[in-house]
Amino acid sequence: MKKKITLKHIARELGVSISTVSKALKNSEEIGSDTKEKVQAFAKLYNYKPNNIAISLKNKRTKNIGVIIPDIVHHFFTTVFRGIEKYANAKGYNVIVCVSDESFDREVINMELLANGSIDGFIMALSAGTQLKNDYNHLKEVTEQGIPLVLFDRVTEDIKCDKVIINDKKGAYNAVTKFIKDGRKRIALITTEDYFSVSRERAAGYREALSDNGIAYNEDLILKFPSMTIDENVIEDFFNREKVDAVLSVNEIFAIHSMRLVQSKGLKIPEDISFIGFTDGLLSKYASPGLTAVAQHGEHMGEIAAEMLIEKVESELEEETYITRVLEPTLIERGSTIN
Amino acid sequence: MKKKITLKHIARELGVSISTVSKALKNSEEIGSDTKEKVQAFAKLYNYKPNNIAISLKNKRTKNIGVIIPDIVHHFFTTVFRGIEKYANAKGYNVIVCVSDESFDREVINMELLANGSIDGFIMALSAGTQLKNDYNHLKEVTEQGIPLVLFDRVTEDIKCDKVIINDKKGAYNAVTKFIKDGRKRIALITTEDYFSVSRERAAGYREALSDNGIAYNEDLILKFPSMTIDENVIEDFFNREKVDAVLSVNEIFAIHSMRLVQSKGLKIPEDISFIGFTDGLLSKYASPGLTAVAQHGEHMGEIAAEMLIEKVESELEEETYITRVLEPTLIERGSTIN
DNA sequence: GAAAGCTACTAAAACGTTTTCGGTATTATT
DNA sequence: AATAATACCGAAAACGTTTTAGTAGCTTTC
Repeated sequence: MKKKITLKHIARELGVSISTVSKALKNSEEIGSDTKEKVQAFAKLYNYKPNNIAISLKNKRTKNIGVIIPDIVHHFFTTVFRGIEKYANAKGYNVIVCVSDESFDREVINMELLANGSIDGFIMALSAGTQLKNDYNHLKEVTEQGIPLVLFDRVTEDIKCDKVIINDKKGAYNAVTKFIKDGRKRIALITTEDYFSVSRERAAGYREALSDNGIAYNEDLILKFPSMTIDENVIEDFFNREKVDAVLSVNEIFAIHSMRLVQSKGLKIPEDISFIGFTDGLLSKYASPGLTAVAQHGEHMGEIAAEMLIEKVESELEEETYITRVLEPTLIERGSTIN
Repeated sequence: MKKKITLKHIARELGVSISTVSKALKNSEEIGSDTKEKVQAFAKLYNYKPNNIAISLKNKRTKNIGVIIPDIVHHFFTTVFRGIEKYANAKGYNVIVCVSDESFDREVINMELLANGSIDGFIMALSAGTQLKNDYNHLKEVTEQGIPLVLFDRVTEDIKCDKVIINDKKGAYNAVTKFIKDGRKRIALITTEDYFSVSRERAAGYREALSDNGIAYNEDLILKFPSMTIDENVIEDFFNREKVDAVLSVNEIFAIHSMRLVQSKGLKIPEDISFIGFTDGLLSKYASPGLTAVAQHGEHMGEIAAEMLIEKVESELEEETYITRVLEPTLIERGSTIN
């Protein structure tokens, strides 16, 4: 087993000082050309690579960024992550991922763990637990220490930091408007409880589109699930009870379940009932018929988040200006809607 | 902005030495109880947390593990990752993820970057590019430096290290056996080129099951795609050309595409043609009909990989014994097969 | 009353870098 | 020949810890 070689080894072996070796490897003008050659040749021969940890300690910069997301087995988050990773890697940064599993406690623990020198900045989406608890002290502590933070998708007004979100309200508005143009009257909304910032925004867009088109808001057409997991019976009851000709769902899973259910009841999609779902993921693409979807452009969102973070990390001056980038959603039309 | 406090700050503030502070915080017997109380109170007040980087440098242990996977927007890899992250986190380790994007070069670059002190060990699945090139020198270098390595799913015989895979051959064997029991005669295999270790194994299981049941192997029933992306026309040609009553696919995407195609040609699933796909992901679950799938138990695989790695990382002695854990696949029956 | 034994602390090295500040030859300038 | 300039190199500090090896001052012991 050949252990990693250090500057000290090279110095001892070549009979020079550590500083000489360090400078020689950086091609410093201070070092004579023959010494430089000798050192560089030796270093190449033994495949010397500087120790990242030592450099991090010296520079107080790790070149790591911490990403905390609620779930990794989730198409949208992985696309965001891909964007982050791609941009960060191109800039020479590594990405440490922690999964909060939608839990407040795990979010706090992971943040505190990483905040003690392991990373130069955070990119994160709030866990369900955190949004429910409405407690953001762990974020506040981190920002007060001067560690840059970028929130994406699931954000909060309570923390001053850079943010990147999509215009969820507009996404819902556009979807509902499309339904109405297609002549739909009884448009349902399948969503989660309101503590998710995104669900609130989408519900607002839904209401506004109805109102702008002179359709009365009808509480009976709103189906709320308390969490991400769904109860088949609740869906069935809902569709047995309410006559619905269009459905906007805040995620794919709810939409797909509903589509299968109404199909099993003999309804035709999109003739009898149309569907649009948020998050243009695999399921939307491969459902039959394909699910018209509000694309959230996760990868782009990730790139922007990484760009904003690295910008802050590398800027010397600590400005107190924070911006929120709002990305425009796109409606991807498929077979679940008319045309 | 309150900067992180260090031992030195505490020492200076309290008029004691750094070593005293360090020991006091560890409740060492060497330190008088009044001094300990004083130090601990001060540390708690200012929320002192030791700097991870400094500890890493001292201990030559980072408590980070590096995970390199070909793709992150991929259900199977994310389930494995979830298993890794869960186990590692419980053991106090963080996970640094790099995505090779199926490229040999990026796999090499990422490994070299992380190998210089950033991590205590690697968990990885080989990229397509690496398997195609059949060049594993980057892995060899890492293991020769004594950095533990665990390969999962996409492995190679050429590297001596711990591995965890599922019994792909058996998974295919079981699937084909089920087809045959259901009376299927013309069983197709949709796969990728042979340089993927998993594809080879699955093809072997396919052949063996046919042979064990007295069905001749027919090259015409094998459809090979050069990469993960598919060409609709090729699929269409294939099903126009060959009369097929069952299809085993090495992944979900190929299976779903094929199912939609044969459905559009008016065939009934599973009456006219049955489907089984590898990797029991979201698509299998939500396809209509549901796709019978060979479950690969990704999360469990990830946990085992992390367990094996951390075991090696924390063991003092450097044994040269490497084991390969082989997980048993499970057939998840859904509507795409009879019963 | 000197040796031994405690108690409670500190100095310093070590991990592997980078960088500042000097220092010593050697060469150039007057 | 004395001084200045230059080329080349090394010592040491610093990043924040942990740990070994002391050490000072006190009490105990016979």
